[in-house]
Amino acid sequence: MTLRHAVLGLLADRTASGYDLMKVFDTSLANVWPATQSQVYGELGKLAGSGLLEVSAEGPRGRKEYTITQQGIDELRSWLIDTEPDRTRRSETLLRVFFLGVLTPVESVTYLSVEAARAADEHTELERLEAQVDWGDDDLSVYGRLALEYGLRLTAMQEEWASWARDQVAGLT
Amino acid sequence: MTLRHAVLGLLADRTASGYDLMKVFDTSLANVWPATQSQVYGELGKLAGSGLLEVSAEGPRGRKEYTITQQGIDELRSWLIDTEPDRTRRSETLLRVFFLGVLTPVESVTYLSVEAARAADEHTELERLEAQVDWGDDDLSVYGRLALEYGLRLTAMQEEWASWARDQVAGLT
DNA sequence: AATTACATGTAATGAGTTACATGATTGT
DNA sequence: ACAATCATGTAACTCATTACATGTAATT
Repeated sequence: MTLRHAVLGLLADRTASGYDLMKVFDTSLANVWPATQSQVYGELGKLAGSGLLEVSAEGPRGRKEYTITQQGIDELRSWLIDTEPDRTRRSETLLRVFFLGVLTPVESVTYLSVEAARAADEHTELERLEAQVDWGDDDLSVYGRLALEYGLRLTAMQEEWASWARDQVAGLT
Repeated sequence: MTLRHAVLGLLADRTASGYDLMKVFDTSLANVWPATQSQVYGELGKLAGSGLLEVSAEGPRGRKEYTITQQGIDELRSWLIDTEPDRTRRSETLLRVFFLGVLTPVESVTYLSVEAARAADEHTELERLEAQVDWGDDDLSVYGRLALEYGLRLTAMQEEWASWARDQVAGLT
């Protein structure tokens, strides 16, 4: 039930088409709540069908612009205030750490080195993004920056942890 | 395709039944790769059917003990060495941050305070776990500790970030 | 004229959750 | 006798991914 609220949240900020929303899912939300085109178009149809959105304009090439209704805003607020986020996490990267015993020490050290490098790369990429984006003072910019800061802290932590873990494993030999 | 390898990884350490594996999925792996009973039993059946596992003993109450085969070990090693982990992340907690603009500043501050407290609680819980568990020197203990350290660093980071973000939002008024 | 960007949709498959269904063994 | 634990399995449903299918409008 989260994609549903992601769509409502984006349309609470501004009216948009499925095509417009996909650009946001592929950029700002790519590391937070990825979604595919088929998911988004399907969800827009369902939300419009149940009155949380309405088609406020139709443009060239079959374009449909969706606007959130009062019912949609109520649903979004109630989701934010009355429900707890699902905090289930899956990390394939970390799962693999459990099984490093089946590899040789050299192979394990390589695995952790690659993870450290990947975290460092991602961190650099986020710094680049932060410098490059033209941050406005609209809601999505203000709160999007808080989310970006989370990404910066996360990738920094991951790099430090992976380097530490690599040294731990290297020390076992 | 990851649950499959989680099962193989656990059975590479020791022979076990589905029931035994569920205890691990509900404890050590609960925050890394959660799985339900119906998933695990299903996967064991498929893996035995394709020769990566075999039923090495049958016990009371229909208990079946599974042992990994050489083919299973090969598959596990090839997964670890030749394939990249899927790093797709979804965070409902962070998604909500994007939409805090629809709440009042007070409501947003509350949301971030709750997140900070939750991260602090989880951190404390992990510290308790670290002290309590009888860490052996088997592979799963050694590498499980590295994963636990990741959890400690993650929850510490989350608490700091949420407190920082709360202060940022409080400063907007 | 050709390419790129715009724009929406369906179908098949796989992964994960929840609920149901059933029963045997052990310990008190 | 009762309760707790052990033990496996199926069915229905939802969510997410990948691939397919189709066509229009704007730019170079």
